[in-house]
Amino acid sequence: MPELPEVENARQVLEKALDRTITDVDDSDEYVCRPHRPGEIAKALVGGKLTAAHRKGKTMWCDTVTADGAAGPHLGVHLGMGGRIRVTGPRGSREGDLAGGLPRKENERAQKPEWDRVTVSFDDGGSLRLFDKRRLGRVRLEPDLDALGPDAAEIGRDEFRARVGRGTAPVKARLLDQSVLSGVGNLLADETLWQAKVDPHRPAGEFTTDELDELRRVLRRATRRAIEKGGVHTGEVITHRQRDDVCPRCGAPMERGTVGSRTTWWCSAEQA
DNA sequence: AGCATTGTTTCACA
DNA sequence: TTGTGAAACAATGC
Repeated sequence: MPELPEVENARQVLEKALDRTITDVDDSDEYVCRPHRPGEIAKALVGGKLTAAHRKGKTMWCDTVTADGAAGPHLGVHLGMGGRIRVTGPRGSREGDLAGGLPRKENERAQKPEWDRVTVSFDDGGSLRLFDKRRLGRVRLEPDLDALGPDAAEIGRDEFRARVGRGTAPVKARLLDQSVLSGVGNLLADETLWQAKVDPHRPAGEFTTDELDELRRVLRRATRRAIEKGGVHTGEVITHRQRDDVCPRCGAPMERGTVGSRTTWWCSAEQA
């Protein structure tokens, strides 16, 4: 689930974990916490507090302070392919849950404790957890934000033109490149290109300035809507990504292929 | 059994 | 050196 909209919702959940004293951190999963050694993150955080939750693209991070009030390290959190943030309040009451916009039914079932990959415990009895079946999520100190392009929800017109509108790669691959702009994932890319009636295979460098401006407008609208509705899976075309389905707008068959190394669906008529 | 998966990193190649 | 594409990564679900 986690693309920019899900991550923004997760970031808001993360805010419920701010300003609470950290008593313990379980960072024993060496893959999720790479390149740190077990205990390293704990040592940096215990006694301190998280003080702010930020996001750029699909990466989140928290500012921290140490026990004596000095600035602490940044704590980076990435949800990977399927991670979610869970925050419980005092006595473990549910406070913030599973940003990601899955149906409630999905949230309620199958939450094995071993799928909590990292746990930050607070002195009030509550906790912050990275819940991730697939283990591709990541928690680390001092995440590298410079490798990320501007956030897809914030990028300005001129910057979008300059960064996206170049190269011979298919425009979809360009949108997915996190160093070009950050936050767009496979589903948001398909949704955006479908809404803009753009063929995902078209080389990004061939786009006119007007086309790039329109693409940016559609991307921002689709992103905003997805945040409001709770996730990219609420997109108009996403539910039509299956065999023998048709375009919900014109009725032509939906087509499937691989673009940018990812499974891609597009309308055979409007995006040809 | 085999294939696909809403992400990122790494590697091969032009 | 830069741009591009595909495999590897971990684990689950259909």
